[in-house]
Amino acid sequence: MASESFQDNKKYQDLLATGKELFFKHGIKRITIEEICEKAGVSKMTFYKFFRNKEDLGIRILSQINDRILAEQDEIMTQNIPFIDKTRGIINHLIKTHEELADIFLDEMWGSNEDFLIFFNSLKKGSYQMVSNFIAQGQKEGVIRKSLKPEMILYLFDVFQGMLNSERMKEIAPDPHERLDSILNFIFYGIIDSSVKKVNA
Amino acid sequence: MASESFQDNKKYQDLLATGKELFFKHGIKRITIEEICEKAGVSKMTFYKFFRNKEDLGIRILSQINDRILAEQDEIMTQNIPFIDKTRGIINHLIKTHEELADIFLDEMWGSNEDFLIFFNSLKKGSYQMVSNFIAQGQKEGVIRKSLKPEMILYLFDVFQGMLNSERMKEIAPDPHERLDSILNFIFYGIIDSSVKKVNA
DNA sequence: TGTATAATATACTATTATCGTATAAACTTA
DNA sequence: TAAGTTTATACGATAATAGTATATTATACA
Repeated sequence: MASESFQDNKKYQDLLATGKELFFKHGIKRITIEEICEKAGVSKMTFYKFFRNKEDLGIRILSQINDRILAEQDEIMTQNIPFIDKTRGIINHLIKTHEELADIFLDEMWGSNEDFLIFFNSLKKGSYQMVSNFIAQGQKEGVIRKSLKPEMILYLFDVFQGMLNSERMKEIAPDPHERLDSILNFIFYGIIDSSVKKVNA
Repeated sequence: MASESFQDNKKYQDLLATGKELFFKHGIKRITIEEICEKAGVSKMTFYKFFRNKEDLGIRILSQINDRILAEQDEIMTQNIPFIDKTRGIINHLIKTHEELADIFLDEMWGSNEDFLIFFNSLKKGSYQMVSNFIAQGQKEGVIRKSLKPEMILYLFDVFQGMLNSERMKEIAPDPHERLDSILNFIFYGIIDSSVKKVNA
């Protein structure tokens, strides 16, 4: 009756871990399914029992990472500390976690496969919800500008996501980490109400 | 009349540099010729003007590296310093230079392609000559055991080369660098006449 | 132990990727 | 302009990979 209970299957997890390792190292397109199976010590048939194809595995890997990151962010956001400290915590966490996503993994997914695009859109919704709550709380506490409309957030997300790997942005900052950092720093530090600094200073 | 004068051709060097970069990162088998051409900004036809195929490029890259390493080693060996210091210099240099050769680059060449095997044998001869001279000089200076016969050297080289990526050795030291280091350290420190230490101490 | 279930190795076809070459257009350079 | 290069494009041949079917082996369980 319990239909999807292979989450805790060892071979499933082995394939997930091996796939993650290889994808992060070389990017999805360079890795073959047989290579993953061989390294994970799992037969190809078992692979297809768990995953539809290579992209499916990629999405599950991303999904797992996303879940973990969201949980960690949630933990930071629900701490009982001043909002400005929470913001710093969030920024640090975002930078740290995104460094984890190897450049090539990001680059090679972007734009190549349609499934990934669809998946990223769903991830975006989750992030939107989270940041939306974060902004609302910040506005309530008077740390974030009240004039920033919630509807603006999704649009900002789209814009920044487009910025991240645009040719123009790549010229400005060839290093993907630098790109991400500068955008994240802008998003968070750029929207902080300067009157807070006065209060603190 | 000067038949092979493309050594200083810019596109030739670009292909060499790009090939080196990509091969070191992902290994030869993961990289396509078109990928190299695209990244180097050179057309495929031009590639085939310079190189017979991917393996040919690989060999030229290795050859270039080998030449540089041999030259550097020769420079160390011809310095006017005590032989024991020279030995340390050689060891440091060997370790440093071999770290440069990415694990995967070594791994994926080994055993896969026949051309590489032939090429490695020719490299071995060069190394043999160099180390042979080194040993002879060391014996003359009384730093290296005189009982070590020159004929032994080539055999040792073969044995250690076989050791390097053997399954047994991989179990002992999964990290290729560690394998190389331990073998190199053994070769050099293991053959040093202990009486020298007494003299210095 | 015998039976049911699951995993694997193997073989196989269809599809896709890559190689290496041919050709004409575009670009250099004298 | 003219001659030699480089490139873009297309192409067939070949090799790699995906995904599936089947028979065999291993595992669990009663």
